[in-house]
Amino acid sequence: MFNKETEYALRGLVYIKLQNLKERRPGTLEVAKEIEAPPFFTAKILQRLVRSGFLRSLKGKGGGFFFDPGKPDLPIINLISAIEGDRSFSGCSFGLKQCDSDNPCPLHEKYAPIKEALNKLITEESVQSLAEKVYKKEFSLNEFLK
Amino acid sequence: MFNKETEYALRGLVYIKLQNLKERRPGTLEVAKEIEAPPFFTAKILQRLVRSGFLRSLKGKGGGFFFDPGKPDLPIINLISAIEGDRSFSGCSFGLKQCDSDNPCPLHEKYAPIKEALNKLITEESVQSLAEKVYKKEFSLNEFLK
DNA sequence: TTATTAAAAGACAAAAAGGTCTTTTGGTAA
DNA sequence: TTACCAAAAGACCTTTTTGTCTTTTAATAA
Repeated sequence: MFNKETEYALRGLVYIKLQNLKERRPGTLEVAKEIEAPPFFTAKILQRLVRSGFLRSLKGKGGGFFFDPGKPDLPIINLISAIEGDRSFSGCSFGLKQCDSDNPCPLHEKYAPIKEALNKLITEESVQSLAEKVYKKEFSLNEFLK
Repeated sequence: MFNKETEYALRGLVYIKLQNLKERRPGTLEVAKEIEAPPFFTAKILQRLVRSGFLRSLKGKGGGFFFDPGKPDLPIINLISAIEGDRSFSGCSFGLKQCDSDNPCPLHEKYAPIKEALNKLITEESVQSLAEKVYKKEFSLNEFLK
């Protein structure tokens, strides 16, 4: 579905938001461990997210990552396109540059509604909405915790 | 959606089947040109498909690629898993190894039906069914032809 | 049986994705 | 103001994906 970087970013951000809800600011090692991602790679990804403005951080003792409380929710479609570019769910499954109802590839008819559902999903869900679900113990972030 | 190799394989096979319907056996250069894929890469991919048993070929004058008329249709799910492995649409969008209705990731509820639709699509459609659609001029294989 | 044609095989290489590690910078607290 | 802590920066590396090219093998037709 997503590439590794997007996947770690998504899990990482949801974990950070979840901890923020508990008044905590986790650091790279904690995040990496909890989302089961490579520590150095996780650090690099979180750095990029800070630079992109999706996330904030504090250095030094008691430092860590957190979301700016003043900012609106972050729909995961924005995260995905920041990391993977816009190509994600906009393209033709057959690889045609021009594929629409006027000039459809042979998969278009059946794939179009699926693509639409996918786009709806990633537009409606945000890092915050996902974190809320985990917070309410309805959903899980890793293999072990529920 | 798919990686490049799968994409070229899919377009290439549909093109070959389409030509077979017209009593023709295209070669690598023709296939590559028509599906707008890199010629050498296309050749290598077609070779692999022959070795996998999905396709047949003849060397020499009048040679080219063709489907064994005695063989059943090739569902594209088989093609995809032969090239990309089984991971394709079976996995969790969040990347959890264990993600199901008992232990769902926060995207599971909304993603599960989409995944199911995707699997239905690639199970029901075959190289042959797609070629038929193009043959009937209902659908297009490249940017130019209709 | 030779020339020609076209696929098969496999080495090679560029680019992208995924990942590691060291050094530097900027905070915090004693 | 020193010691320490944790993120920032960026060099470096590995693997996978994508792609190129040359040589060999097999089939056909004249």
